[in-house]
Amino acid sequence: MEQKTVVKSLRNKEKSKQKFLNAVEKILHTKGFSGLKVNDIARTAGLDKKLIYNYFGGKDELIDEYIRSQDFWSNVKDEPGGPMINDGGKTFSKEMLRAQFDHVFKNKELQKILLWGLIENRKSLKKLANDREENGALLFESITDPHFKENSNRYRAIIALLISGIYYLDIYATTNDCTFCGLDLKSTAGRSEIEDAISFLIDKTYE
Amino acid sequence: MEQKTVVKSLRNKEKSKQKFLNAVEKILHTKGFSGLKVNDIARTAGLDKKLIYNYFGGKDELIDEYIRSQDFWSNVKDEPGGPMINDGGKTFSKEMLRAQFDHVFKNKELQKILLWGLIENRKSLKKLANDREENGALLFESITDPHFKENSNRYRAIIALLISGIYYLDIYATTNDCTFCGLDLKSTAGRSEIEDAISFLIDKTYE
DNA sequence: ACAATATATCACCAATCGGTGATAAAAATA
DNA sequence: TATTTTTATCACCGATTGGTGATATATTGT
Repeated sequence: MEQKTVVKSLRNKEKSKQKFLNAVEKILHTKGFSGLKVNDIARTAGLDKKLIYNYFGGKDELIDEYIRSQDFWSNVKDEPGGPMINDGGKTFSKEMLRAQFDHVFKNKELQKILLWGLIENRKSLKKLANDREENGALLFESITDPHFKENSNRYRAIIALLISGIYYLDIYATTNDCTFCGLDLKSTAGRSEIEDAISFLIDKTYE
Repeated sequence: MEQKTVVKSLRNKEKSKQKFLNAVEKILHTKGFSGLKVNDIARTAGLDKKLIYNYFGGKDELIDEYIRSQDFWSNVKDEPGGPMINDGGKTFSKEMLRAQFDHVFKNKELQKILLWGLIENRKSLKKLANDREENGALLFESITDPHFKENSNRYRAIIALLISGIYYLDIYATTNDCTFCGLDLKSTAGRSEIEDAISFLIDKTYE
């Protein structure tokens, strides 16, 4: 009647820690970061809040560990996949921006994290921003800077505008249901309009 | 020894209401909207919190009235001023975007309000968004739509990307001190890089 | 001077916040 | 089986939250 090896003990520290991390994600998704209260997290995890202090040290450390546990950019990083075309990063940039526009729209937790980075100055959020920066630096320094030479900063500014525009529009579309510049950012029509504009602007930049 | 007409009574309802509205602004500026607690607002105003309920009906109504009392876009609206050049709105667009980039950067309360609109779905915040939409519709329908004709939606999408990018970058620059795409958005050099990029993209769009 | 009214304060409420010491219960070790 | 250690719960704390009824004080009208 008894299981042998697969049996997991009812009291398991690692499993409980994971429950707390899952609770953070769930609350972040449903209520946003302002809803991340110790009592709520514990209730959502189905465990006593004391364990948060025992296992993580406190609420802040738990949240930090959650953020660290998420590799929000991994899905975007290895998206291009295809062979690197020697066009100064034009194809790569377009595909990267399109992937971001899609990825951020679908990933509501990432939206909350991005928003969080605009409000608080949490250390673990800095790490995410640095990830993005370092990842971008790779693209800039190795591909686009050599291509645009003295205009390399111009290109960086354009990408900065497009990336941040993508962030804002995706978040805006999630929390608001009204239009932006007359475009419905939730409809496929509105979204492909944005995608076309991105593609258009990159094309023009490389002219 | 006594003043005659100019003397303001110590107890003045309108003056007290204004004190609360000022307190909301002050807290919004220093702590952001998460710091807008009734107790803090009353303490900042130097009055009893009961008056918030007597005069406004509650915290939410007070905040709504604050938002309504601010015409956040007035400074941007009548900025262009100059004679309307018949270039399909090219000059107008460039100047409008430049003005927004500058205005939002300087107006920290507006930044908090914009952020707020990405988090909550408050009715009074909708009004601000609608203001922006209606104001934009004026530009689109009367100037750029006739100019771009079948590509009018493309133009709207481009403006949407640039406007929202401007919002995001300005807010990002205020709360974070690290770079974005390698650009220091607080320095005049970094900011003029963005401005040049905006101007460049608009030019290319009108080609 | 007196009464009526508008303005503002005070004391208090229940609910919730983050946080902790004592203790129970399960699991591992002997 | 008995003991020790790990895991989890419980009861409680002080501080803060939003909100209100009773009361005091200032202003106005007679």
